[in-house]
Amino acid sequence: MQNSFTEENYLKIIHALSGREGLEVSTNALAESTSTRAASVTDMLRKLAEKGLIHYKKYQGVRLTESGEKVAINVIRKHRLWEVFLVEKLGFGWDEVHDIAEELEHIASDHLVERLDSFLGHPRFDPHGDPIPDAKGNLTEPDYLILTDVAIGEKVRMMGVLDHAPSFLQHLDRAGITLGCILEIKEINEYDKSASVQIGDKQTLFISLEVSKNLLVQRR
Amino acid sequence: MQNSFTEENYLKIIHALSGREGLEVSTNALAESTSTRAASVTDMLRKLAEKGLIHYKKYQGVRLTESGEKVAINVIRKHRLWEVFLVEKLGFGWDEVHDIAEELEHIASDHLVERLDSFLGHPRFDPHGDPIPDAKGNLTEPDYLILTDVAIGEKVRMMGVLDHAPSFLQHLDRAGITLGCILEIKEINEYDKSASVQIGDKQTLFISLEVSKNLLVQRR
DNA sequence: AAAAAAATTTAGATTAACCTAAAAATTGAT
DNA sequence: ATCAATTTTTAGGTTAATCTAAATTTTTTT
Repeated sequence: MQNSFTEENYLKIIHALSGREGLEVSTNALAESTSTRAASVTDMLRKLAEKGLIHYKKYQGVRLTESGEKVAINVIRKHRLWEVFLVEKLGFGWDEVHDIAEELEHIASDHLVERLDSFLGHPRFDPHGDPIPDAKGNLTEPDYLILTDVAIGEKVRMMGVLDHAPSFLQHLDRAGITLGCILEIKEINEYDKSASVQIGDKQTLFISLEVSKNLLVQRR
Repeated sequence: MQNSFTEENYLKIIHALSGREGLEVSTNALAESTSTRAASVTDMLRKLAEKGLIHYKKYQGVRLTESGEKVAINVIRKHRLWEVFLVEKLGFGWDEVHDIAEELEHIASDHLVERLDSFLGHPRFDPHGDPIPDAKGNLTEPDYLILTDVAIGEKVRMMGVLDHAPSFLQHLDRAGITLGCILEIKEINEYDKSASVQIGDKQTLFISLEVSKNLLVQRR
């Protein structure tokens, strides 16, 4: 039988919360992420466990099984491909596509996903720099640095974001920080821990610690 | 509040069954079209009536209100635009797109629909020849002829189909009958009421009455 | 290691969308 | 115009996904 929209969302969120190490995810963390109550999560976990999609023992937290992982990664693949479509083909901003992709990611047809992937030219990354799993379900997270870990004087390339909130992405737009642009840390300001950063070959701006913590970059 | 997936489907089906004249639709007809039982339909009709989407009096059948009509036409607009996308951009056959579009038609964003419409170049018709309502909700059904109403010797242009079943569409593919092609009725065969029809400037084939009844054409 | 705090599960309800069976209303045939 | 057939509605249930409140288990603190 098919997985429901709701089941797919739980699997996707368990995947996100368990990280690359596949750590156990707690009931409360899931309740928070799904905007439901812990009791509702427990119900759903029993159901997902019965379907063989998660490993679950009472009070012990939860991990995806191989089959659950497969489902989760397929949902992520669809989400990210649709985001590329919305930005590259329909001209949406990177701050506008998340909610729409949350709906599109549950469209079922495999045939559709593969044709969409070809149409988009087999993109490797979505508009936020997140990697797109391939058709076989391989998802390799590139190991980017967080901007706070970059030393003064270093030049790095902007590769992605940790926070996907529209307000954060719009803030980056206003600062002229886009995927692929070069950032050079000029100094760290003692007063508020903000960084003075030169963006491309344009002006140098103060970047708050809050923002730096959410920027993924790569040395070059 | 928002209309559910299910509510949208009821409205779409009521629209289809009530025809251009906006005739009353019966509970049984809806049960048939939604693959549910009459009792379930009654429940849903009460709900839709409470939301002001349909005119409903017990035992009297049902009609869309203006607001229900608006919702129905928007769903139809989305369905048909997505079908154009699937055929024109992703390379699906016209026989493959219906079920996928049944899912895509419920994606909510108005912004998305308008951008999709632009991206596709504001198409007027979907891949089956059905007209696409405009952004304001205007839907004008062209008055095509059915092939059975065409006289011997006449040349007509193929403009659409009444049956959208994949098997029917595949049959047309095998016969070389595509949207826009020219058909000339050579004769009506007494034995089985089939028509001998020349397709474009290619060969003449027997077209069964069953098929002719489902072909929409236009004199030229 | 016992008590307090926090997290999780169980118990019992609710809502949307469906169901079957029975009752009521409408339609149609004589 | 009445009675039978058909259609529709009502009554009472079910399932998926949620909820609150209470009970239980685990974790943390002292």
